Amino acid sequence: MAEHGERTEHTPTRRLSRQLIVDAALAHIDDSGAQALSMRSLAQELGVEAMSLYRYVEGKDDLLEAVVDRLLGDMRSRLDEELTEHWQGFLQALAHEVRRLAVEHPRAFPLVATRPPAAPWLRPPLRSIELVDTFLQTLLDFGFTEEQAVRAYRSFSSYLLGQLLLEAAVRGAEISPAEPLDDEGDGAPAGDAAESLADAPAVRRLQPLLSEDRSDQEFEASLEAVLDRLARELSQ
Amino acid sequence: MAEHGERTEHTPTRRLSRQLIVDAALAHIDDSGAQALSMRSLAQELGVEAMSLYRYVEGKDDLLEAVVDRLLGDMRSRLDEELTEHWQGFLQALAHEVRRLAVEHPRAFPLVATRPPAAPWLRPPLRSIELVDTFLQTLLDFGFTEEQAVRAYRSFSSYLLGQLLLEAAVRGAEISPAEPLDDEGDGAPAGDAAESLADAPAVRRLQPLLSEDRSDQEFEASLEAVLDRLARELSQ
DNA sequence: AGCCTCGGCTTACAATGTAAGCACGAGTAC
DNA sequence: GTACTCGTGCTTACATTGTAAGCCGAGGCT
Repeated sequence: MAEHGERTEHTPTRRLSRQLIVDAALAHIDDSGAQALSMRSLAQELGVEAMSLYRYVEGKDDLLEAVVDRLLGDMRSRLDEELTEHWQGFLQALAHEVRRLAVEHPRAFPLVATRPPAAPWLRPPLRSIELVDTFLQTLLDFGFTEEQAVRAYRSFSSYLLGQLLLEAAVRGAEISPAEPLDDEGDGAPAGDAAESLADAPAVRRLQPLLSEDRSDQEFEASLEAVLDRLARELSQ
Repeated sequence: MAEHGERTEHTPTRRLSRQLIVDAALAHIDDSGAQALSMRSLAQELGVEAMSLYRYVEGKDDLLEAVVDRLLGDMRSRLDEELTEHWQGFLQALAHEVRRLAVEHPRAFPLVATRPPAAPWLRPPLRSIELVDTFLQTLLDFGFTEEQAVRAYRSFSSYLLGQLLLEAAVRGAEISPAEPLDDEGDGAPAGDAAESLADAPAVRRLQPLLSEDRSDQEFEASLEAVLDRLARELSQ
């Protein structure tokens, strides 16, 4: 052995476990991005060698899958607590739960959104079978026909996906690269893509508007639009 | 005339060029997925050594960026030809152009959709500055206020992103893994996630409905909904 | 000629995922 | 007690990746 006994980690838990690994992976992703997650770095963070993780995890894919399952897992339990008397309330609660997830874990959310789902009809970000089952069953209980419930599932999924993936991307990017600093002294505006901004007068003029963060209003407004549309389909 | 590119790697230009590399990369992604693209495999496909690519490409990131630029590039030129007399026509043309892209390149589209954009206000899948400029300028020309144009840009982006990312994922998954075959003899239904399907009666019952492919109708219906919403915002 | 530049090649290295098998400590049976 | 097993983490090893550094030959200039 080359080196001995230097415990950088306080070994918070002597014993390894799948739970522990998945939690550490999520934490790592949260503050370094999914790209930066390697089996070795994760293992080091747990005070352990890389290969030890393979006792609890099939491989990296399995680990990432476990991370997204973990995120969606405690979300469904939270959903059960919120009881409403109309389907709009249910969908609103669901939307806000998923959004909370995206906002709290902007670096991890792309995984939830873009990992190939287990079945082709499992559409991100509602990726777990139980969650989809709850979704469909709830709408059926509220009087949706089967076709209507499935259509609602599709509309709702793509609404959530588009809205939240974009929002997570923005929030994730705000944290990531620590802005290498721009020492450009010329008149080019800040940001990054100053290249062909000269040929894009509309963009340049509207840049302040474009840069505003209206995520909240946008999310609520779109949600309302989706719900309205569903309601219209229901009565028609 | 969309494709029908006759690319025989051996015969044509012995000379390398960025164009050639990017095209080959796109082709490779189209039929093997972005995951399977490595500098070495791409170089081999071009009859060349891996390091030779670096004369024309900064690195893998640059290459991928070039691929998405190439996809969006000829799209804007196509857009210029389609002239309409109302903004709905423009947005419909744009939507269908982007969708064609997603359908023709389902494995490449996730790149367009999820790569971190050059500027935070550049929302996928409308990632190029010129394209966004065209978008905004066109709406302004049609009488949108600046706020309305920007709001439309946001709604439209997230609509396209959600809808097309899901559609591309489905179409991409249909081709990918060549279905390893399941020799499970028990009564569990096919697909893959037969695990907890027993606890999901609604999903099981609706599985045929869920598995139907209604991408076309879904896309058109959602598009109409978005346009209606924009029209309502306009007049209000 | 000599020389220079350019385009592709060779070599090399560090980081990654992971297969195979080792080491050691705690039960448990005798 | 000893021996045997087994779970758990470690060591080693290898193939694959992106890419930095430098080589080398061919064609065009002066």
